[in-house]
Amino acid sequence: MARKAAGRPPEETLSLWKREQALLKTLVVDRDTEAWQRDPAFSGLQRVGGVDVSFVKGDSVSACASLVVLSYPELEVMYEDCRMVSLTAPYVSGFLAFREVPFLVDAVQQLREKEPRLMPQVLFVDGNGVLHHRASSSSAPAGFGVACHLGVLTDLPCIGVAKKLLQVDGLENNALHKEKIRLLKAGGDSFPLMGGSGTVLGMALKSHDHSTKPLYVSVGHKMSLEAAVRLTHGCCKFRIPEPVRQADIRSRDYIRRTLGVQGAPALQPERSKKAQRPKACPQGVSEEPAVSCCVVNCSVKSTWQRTEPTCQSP
DNA sequence: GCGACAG
DNA sequence: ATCTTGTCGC
Repeated sequence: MARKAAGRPPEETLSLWKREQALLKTLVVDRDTEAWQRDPAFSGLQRVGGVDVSFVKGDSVSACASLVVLSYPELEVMYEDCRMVSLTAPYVSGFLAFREVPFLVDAVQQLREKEPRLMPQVLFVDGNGVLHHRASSSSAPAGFGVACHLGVLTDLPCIGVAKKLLQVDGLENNALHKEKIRLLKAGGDSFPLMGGSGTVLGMALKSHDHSTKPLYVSVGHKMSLEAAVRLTHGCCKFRIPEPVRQADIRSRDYIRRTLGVQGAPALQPERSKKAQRPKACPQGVSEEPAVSCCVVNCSVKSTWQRTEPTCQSP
């Protein structure tokens, strides 16, 4: 059952991935493109989405990809899609998108076909946007993280939200940085993250009054940094923006339910869960083995996926 | 050998 | 990412 971790990809693959990032980076739009983004109260914004991928514990291949859509400003779940997937690419810092994004694009595509009226107007992504490694061969001022990648491939406005600072382009989680964090007073307070080139790559945001660790917000696609930070704050009931938090909770829950049948003994006392309310959504179950393989939506198919047919479990 | 390291 | 229950506090 538990499949072993994939090793580090060969340099050739990393080269292709870098080229792909450089190519798609030219398509990123880092300003507001929708009317609601410029409205002080985000009038016109009704649906915010969140995506996440959770893993089966002793297994680096089996995971659950989830997409949720919440109403705004109520932040109540109106759509949930969880699906077990088999990840083929390993996690390599700087190339997170190549591991997770194909399945997230897939989820968005499913929604587009089956419930287009529920399509979110913006997507919160677990990870960075332009706050990312800069391709050394490119003169572009910013990088291309998973939030940009998903934004370009889906053409949806995206916001990158990372829980830790990615130390790139001169950014360091050093004493000075920690002091700036300490000076953030109330929820909504933030300070810019300036890269070595003088470009603001993102913002450290205190997401609510009693949060110690900030969020690292950066532009993914089709939105300004200012609007991204403001909306992120507006979607935080807790430290993590509700769309991403719900996607995380539900994908982990889905894994527990899926594995609970044969994995855990019959002993399963009721735990005091409070955040489990609405659940009237398609979960893509009933008929399929709930496992999709080798879905690639990139213009460049990775060498990794072609040379490592991991689509079959013994 | 040491430090870095989104998820 | 994942390993983990109860407990202290508002």
